[in-house]
Parts: sequence; structure tokens; C-alpha cells
Amino acid sequence: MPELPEVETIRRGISPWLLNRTVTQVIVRQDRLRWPVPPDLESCLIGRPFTAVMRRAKYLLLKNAAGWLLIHLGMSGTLRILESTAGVTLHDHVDLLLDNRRCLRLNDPRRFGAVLWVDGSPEEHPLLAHLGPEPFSEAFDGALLYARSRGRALAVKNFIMDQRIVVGVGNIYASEALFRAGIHPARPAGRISRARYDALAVAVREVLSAAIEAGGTSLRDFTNEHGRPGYFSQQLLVYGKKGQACVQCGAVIRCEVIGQRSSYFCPHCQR
DNA sequence: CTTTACGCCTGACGGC
DNA sequence: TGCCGTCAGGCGTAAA
Repeated sequence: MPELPEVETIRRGISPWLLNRTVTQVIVRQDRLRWPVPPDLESCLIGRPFTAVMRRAKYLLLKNAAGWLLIHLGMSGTLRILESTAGVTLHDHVDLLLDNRRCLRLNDPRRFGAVLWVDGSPEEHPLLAHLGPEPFSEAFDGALLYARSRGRALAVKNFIMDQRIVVGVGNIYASEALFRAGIHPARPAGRISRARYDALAVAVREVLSAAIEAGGTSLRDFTNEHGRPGYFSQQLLVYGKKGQACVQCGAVIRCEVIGQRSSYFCPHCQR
């Protein structure tokens, strides 16, 4: 599933195809996603061109004159731009047919994703209201991580994956950022120094921006808007590398479950 | 308030 | 070959 770099890659890819285009038809083949797809979605979309294609955290936000179409890709969702609505395959749940004859298609085998309609300010929507800062915003830095972590005992990996602390960091990039910062993923968040959180904030930004540059990480089913994979998997240093040699010290990379999620780290470089 | 566990779903993979 | 258990990029919710 897409973390922030994958969602941002999708956003950049679909944006030119959607901006100033109007939806002519909505096809919902399966409305049982994480929440039901609104039955009146077509009436919200038809006749009003998209005026912005934005991202907040891992949510895509498509704006028109009436409100916002909110899309989340869950664990296995993909969005593609197609020539037409032909060639329907398994798990092609939602199509938006556009007035340039293109089709924006959501495919999501596990159906943890969501397609919702938001009228009013999306920042006030319950799903978005309590999100932390964007990792590339000025509000996100070591001072924020340090302040928010005081007195908290949970593992730092779970702390930085909490979307109320900072958005966009999922299981892959949490492991990668902690390796780059030299911090053990199971270390209690409240027992990490300000200086180390400064390094972690930098590492989070670096790993996310490098992944965006590469067009996302290709693992299992992530592909961009044309169905092509991203290339950041070639730059992963610890994720999925259990049993392999650490690129920095040669120690054996380990994998342990922390907070119900597989966590990869170098036991020598990360403390 | 914090922290943990679980459930939602399907598909791929490894072991037997 | 088939069956079964495990695991997978997220996140809301319930419970302690």
C-alpha cells in the first residue's frame, strides 16, 4: 500500500489528466470499500470541472465547485489513467469517465481504501481534522518530535507512524528513516534526545523525498498512474533485508515485530 | 489520557 | 497437486 511517496507520485501523475476536466459518468462496480461509496457521488461530480488535485497525508483531494472528492488507497489501492472504460478486471471498483474520454480507475483488492465526498472544508472532516503536520512543512522538525514524545513509552517507530504526530510515514519508510538516523525502532519515544530527533526529522524528509524522486517504492502492487512500478525499492537499506549484511557495518539485518508490524533494523548501527 | 489488540479484505507464498 | 497458516505498504475502534 501506498505511503506518502506513492500517493504523491499518483497525485502528480493524475493531476494533468484531471485539472479542468469534467466527469461525465461515474461507474461504481463495488461500493463496499472501507466505507460505502456515496450513492449520489455522480451528482456531486458531473458538470463541475476539477480545479485542484491535492494531497493531505495519504489522502488525495480532488476539488470542484461543489466540494472535494476524497480518495484513500488503503493497503492495496491503485489509481490509473486509462484510454477508456474498457478492459475491466477483478477489483476495478470505481471509474470516473472524463470529458477527455480518459478514465480514472480505482482498483483495490483488499478494499481498505475509501472514496468519499466532502462538502465544506476538508481540514474539518473527521478523517483529516486531527492529522499532524506534513513532513515537508516548517511545522515538522526535531523540536516537534521531541516535545510530542515527552513522557511517552511507546516505541519510536510506532510514534513516527502515528499520523497525529507527522503524516505520511508508513511501515517501510519508518524503518528506513530510523536506520538513517541510527535509532533503534523499539526505543521508547520519550527517551530519545532532542539532537537525535533533529537527525530523525532530517532522515524522514530525506527518505520521503528520495522515494518521491524515484517514483515510489515498487513492492507487490504499487504502480504509478500508467501502471508502471516505482524504483525506490533499489534504494531501500533495511526494509525487507532480513539476514542480509548492513550496508554500513556488515552486521546482519534483523526483523522483529514491533507494534504488530514487521520492523527491520541493524542491531549494530541503531541504538 | 496512553497503549495494545483486533478487524476489515484478498492474494501470494512457503511448508507439508 | 492441494491445503493451510502466515504475511502484506493502513487505520479506525474497542478495551484495558
